[in-house]
Amino acid sequence: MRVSKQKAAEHRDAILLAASRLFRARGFDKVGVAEVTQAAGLTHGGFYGHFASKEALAAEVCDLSFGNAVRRVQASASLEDYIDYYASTEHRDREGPCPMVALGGDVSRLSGPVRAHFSAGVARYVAAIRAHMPTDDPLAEGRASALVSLLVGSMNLARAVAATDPALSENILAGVRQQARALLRG
Amino acid sequence: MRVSKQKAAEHRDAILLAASRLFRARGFDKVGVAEVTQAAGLTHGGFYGHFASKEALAAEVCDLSFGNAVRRVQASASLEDYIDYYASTEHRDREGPCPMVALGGDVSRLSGPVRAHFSAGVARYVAAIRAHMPTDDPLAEGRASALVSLLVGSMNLARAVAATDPALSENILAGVRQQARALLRG
DNA sequence: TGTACATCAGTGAACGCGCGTTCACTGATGTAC
DNA sequence: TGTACATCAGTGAACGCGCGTTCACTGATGTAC
Repeated sequence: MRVSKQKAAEHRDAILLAASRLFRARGFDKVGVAEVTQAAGLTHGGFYGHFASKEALAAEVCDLSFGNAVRRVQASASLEDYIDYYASTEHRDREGPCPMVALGGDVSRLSGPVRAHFSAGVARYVAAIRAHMPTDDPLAEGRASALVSLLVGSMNLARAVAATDPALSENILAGVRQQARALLRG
Repeated sequence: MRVSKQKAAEHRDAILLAASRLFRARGFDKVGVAEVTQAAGLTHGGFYGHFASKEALAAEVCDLSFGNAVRRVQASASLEDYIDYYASTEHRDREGPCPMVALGGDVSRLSGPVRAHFSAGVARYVAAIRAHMPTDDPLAEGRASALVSLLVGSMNLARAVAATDPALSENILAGVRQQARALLRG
């Protein structure tokens, strides 16, 4: 059943969007092509008309979700605001968190192209954080990447322990909100 | 071919050790039971005489590798020393890094028991870091968990981008070494 | 101490399942006249 | 504008592969006498 070019483009977008949500929720390996296409309202056979492989899809998911993450950084009034948004229980309990938390572990085991897209995303993200800092601070570069490390690491740990040790999970987030501010004041 | 009780216990240890190395190097999902037992010099059929399931093995791997990580923290002369050891390119390029970096992403998608062992490991690790801090600092708790988040997050990112953006990877580690010290001085 | 036998650690083939990918086919779309 | 046909987006069955787990079997161990 052939479909209009516009419909086909919409289907491609739907697959990409579903993949972004599912990959970030459950990880690249735990979500199959069939599940992604089904979530987009299609069957799996047509997938390869839109993407060369599952990895090619993963690479585009990196671009898409880092784009969203960077936009959110840019839209924040201040880094303090962003820290409060990021290191919150709401963000922790969201199904599809930021790509660095959701995909960071998987990505170092994926092929070169996916890693390249992921790396580019991290660079853009760190730069967006950096843009919120005073331009005359010689340590701003280090502060920016350290802040990103701090946020990503805390979210990783807070999520890993949330189900079995909620108190520890809260402490981790609270510690980060406090120390992230200290890191900014330097 | 039955084997003496002592030999059997040695085989169990060998499987656990091989699993700890392989799981941390390539992730829980990417290493099969057959590969683990083969690395221990056995065949896969006998595995279930030693462990109830692959997940049960993962739980024991958590205990083992967190035990090693905690011992390393305790053996450090100071937190500064430990930071330099941890946020180094040598540690980044090691095949099997610390369990929080290697397994943190996988663990939040595994079953309850594994997560429980992982959580307990994180708690022990944070406590070991905390033990290096002055007892009269009311912020020490938050500092300790933030330092752990910072170390883990930076290693995650540094590893993910190392292959395709080595300069960014170095910057991340350098930023962390610098800011981790600032976090200690508070 | 020596012998006969039950136990059981380890082997390797097999099962069942899910996954990424391929492919012959269908039928609506878009185009050439 | 209308018609005939080539194109091609999407379908669903199938393939090949790897994995976790099971199981009948083997033969050395450990024990009862």
